[in-house]
Amino acid sequence: MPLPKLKEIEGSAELEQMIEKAREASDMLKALSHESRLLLLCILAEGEKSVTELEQFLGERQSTVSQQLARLRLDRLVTTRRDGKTIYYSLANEDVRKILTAIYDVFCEPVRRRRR
Amino acid sequence: MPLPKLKEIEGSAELEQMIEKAREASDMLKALSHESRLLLLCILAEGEKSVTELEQFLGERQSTVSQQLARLRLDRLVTTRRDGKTIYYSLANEDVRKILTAIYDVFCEPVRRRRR
DNA sequence: ATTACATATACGAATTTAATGATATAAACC
DNA sequence: GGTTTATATCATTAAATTCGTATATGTAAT
Repeated sequence: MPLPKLKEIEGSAELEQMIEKAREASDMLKALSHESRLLLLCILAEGEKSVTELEQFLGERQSTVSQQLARLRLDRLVTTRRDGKTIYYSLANEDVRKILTAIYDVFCEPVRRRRR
Repeated sequence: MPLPKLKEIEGSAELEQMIEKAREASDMLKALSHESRLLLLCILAEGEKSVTELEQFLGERQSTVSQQLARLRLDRLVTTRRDGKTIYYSLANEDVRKILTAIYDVFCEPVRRRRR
C-alpha cells in the first residue's frame, strides 16, 4: 500500500483499506500508549520474564500488572508460557519489536548519544 | 540509554530516567493511537495540507477534525502555517516521521508485498 | 485434602477521552 | 461596515479507560 495521493484516493477501495489499516494500527498503539504497559514491553524486549519479576520491576500491585498484561495479550503483543506455577511473558512477534525499536530510537537513543 | 538488565536497574537513577522516557513516549503514542488522528498524520506524511483538505479526506465534521488537529498540535506532532484564511498543517519533525514509517512498515507494507 | 503460591478475573468508582452543536475569531471581499 | 469563508474553541454528554478491592483459578507441597 503506497501512500496514495489525495486526488487518487477519495472514495476508492484503497481508502477503505487504508482506513482498515489505520484502525488495526491504532488498536495496537492504544495498547502501547500507557506508561506501564510500554515499560513492560521494554523489559520484555530484553527477554522473557515472569509476572512476579515484572511486578517487582514496576512496583505496582499484582492485579494491576496482571490486568495490563491481559490487555497486551488480548491485543496480541505478548505471548505466554507456563512452567509450574510461573507464567513467563515475552514479545509476541517481530512486528512488536519493530515498533518498540522505533520508539526506543526516538526517545531513548538521544540520551545515550548525548544529543538533544 | 541502553536497555539495562533487570538486576542492574532496580531503584537506580537509570530506572527513573527510563520511566520518564516511557511517560514521554506514551504521551506521544496516545496522540497517535486514534484512527482518525493516525490517518491525518499519514496524509500529512505526503506533504502539507489545509484543514479543509483534511476534513474532506476524513469525511468528518469540521469541529471534530479541528479538535483532533488541536490535540496533535498540543503534543507537538504537527506544525502550522497560515496563508490568508487558510491554515496548512504538516508533520512537526523527523521523529514523528520515524514512528509513522515504522507503523507503516508493519501495517501497510505487507499488503503491497502480497504477504500476510 | 488442605494450604500456599502465582496469576487471573469481576466489579465498581473515578477519571479521561471523543463527538456534537453552538459560538468565536480572523482574514478576505463587497 | 456587513457578509462570507476558514478555522478554532467551548460546553455538554456519551463512552472508554484505569485502578482498586475482592475473589477465583491452577499448580505444587505437605
